[in-house]
Amino acid sequence: MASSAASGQSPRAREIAAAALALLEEDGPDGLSMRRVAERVGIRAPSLYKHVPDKEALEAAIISEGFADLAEAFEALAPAGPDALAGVMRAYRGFALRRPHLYRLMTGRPLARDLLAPGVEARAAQPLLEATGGDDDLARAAWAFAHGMTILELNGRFPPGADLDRAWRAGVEALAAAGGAP
Amino acid sequence: MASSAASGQSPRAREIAAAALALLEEDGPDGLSMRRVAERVGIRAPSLYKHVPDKEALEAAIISEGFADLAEAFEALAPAGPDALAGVMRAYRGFALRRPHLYRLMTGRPLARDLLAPGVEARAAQPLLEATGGDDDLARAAWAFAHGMTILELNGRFPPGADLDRAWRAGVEALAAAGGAP
DNA sequence: GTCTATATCAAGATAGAC
DNA sequence: GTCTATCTTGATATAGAC
Repeated sequence: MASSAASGQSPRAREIAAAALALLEEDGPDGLSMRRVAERVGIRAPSLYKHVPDKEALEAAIISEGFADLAEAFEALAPAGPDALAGVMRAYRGFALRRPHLYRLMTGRPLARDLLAPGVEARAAQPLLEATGGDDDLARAAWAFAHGMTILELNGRFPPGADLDRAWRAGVEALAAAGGAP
Repeated sequence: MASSAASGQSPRAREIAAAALALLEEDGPDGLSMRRVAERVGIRAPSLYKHVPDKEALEAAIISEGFADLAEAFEALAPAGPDALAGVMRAYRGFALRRPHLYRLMTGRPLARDLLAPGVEARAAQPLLEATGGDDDLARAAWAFAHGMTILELNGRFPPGADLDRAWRAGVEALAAAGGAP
């Protein structure tokens, strides 16, 4: 868990963002209310507004942290090679399954890019772009595949007996083949 | 819009489900409250519970209708050929973009399969399975890709300048190549 | 089968005192 | 920077009379 996305804030504001992230990950989006964040910090809800403009800004801080952590997960991988795409995809799935509520917050609605820590989205996107040899369209297709697999799994939408490891493999192989033979 | 999924219900219940679907498509999920459904039908909210067990059952009726409509969209396509997968994917995207709120309701959480009209899920899934030559894993990968592209677009998550038509093409070509040369 | 009245709950945010 | 008090809003669902 990096704290690199938390700069430019007062200590109290950082404390509030950390409490909000912890609450989200423990109890899901319904647990992330201003009242409960305040309770965790040890103050009353209205006092939060002296440190954070509103809930949207608080969520943006959490999302920035999520992007930084995802980027770290990617950057911990072996350097690019023929299996780079498979590695990025595996790391992506692992991140989402480990931190499902954070992942949903990061992908479930339009990004408030003006509220994010600068550069954090691009940094997280870079490894996938490299794994497709710089092909924007293929990188987006691969992202869509990874997100689709992930969110359908999180949403409990695959039929009971489905073998998701095999479906992942089928998709990754198809996309990797497309990248390898342009 | 088929009404094939609405059998086994009283006329009043069918009227309620139709009002609920219309409200959802016009105003989104927040518009779909028991109060507003009742208002549209011309009765008070508590009276709904004489016809429908609860909101979940009402949503299941809407979802059944959605599956039937999606199946119809698929079945209107040209019969299977080398471009079958591309056709199914195009129809899928079209359905979701035409009826975004319905699509979200159908994919955004676990299916209450016991409340659905029987057979409706399998019927909608069949054309994609055929387009992958009966390969379950590839069909699931293709569904994940299509859902990922679709929901990321609906969620406004692609960067502003992204050319989504090209990303769709890249993904469909990769998956079709994997299916054609097993 | 419809109604009124009500239970129960919780949310985000502001005003203004200290 | 924190507090109390409060505004405003809205949801699903049940009880019981008619």
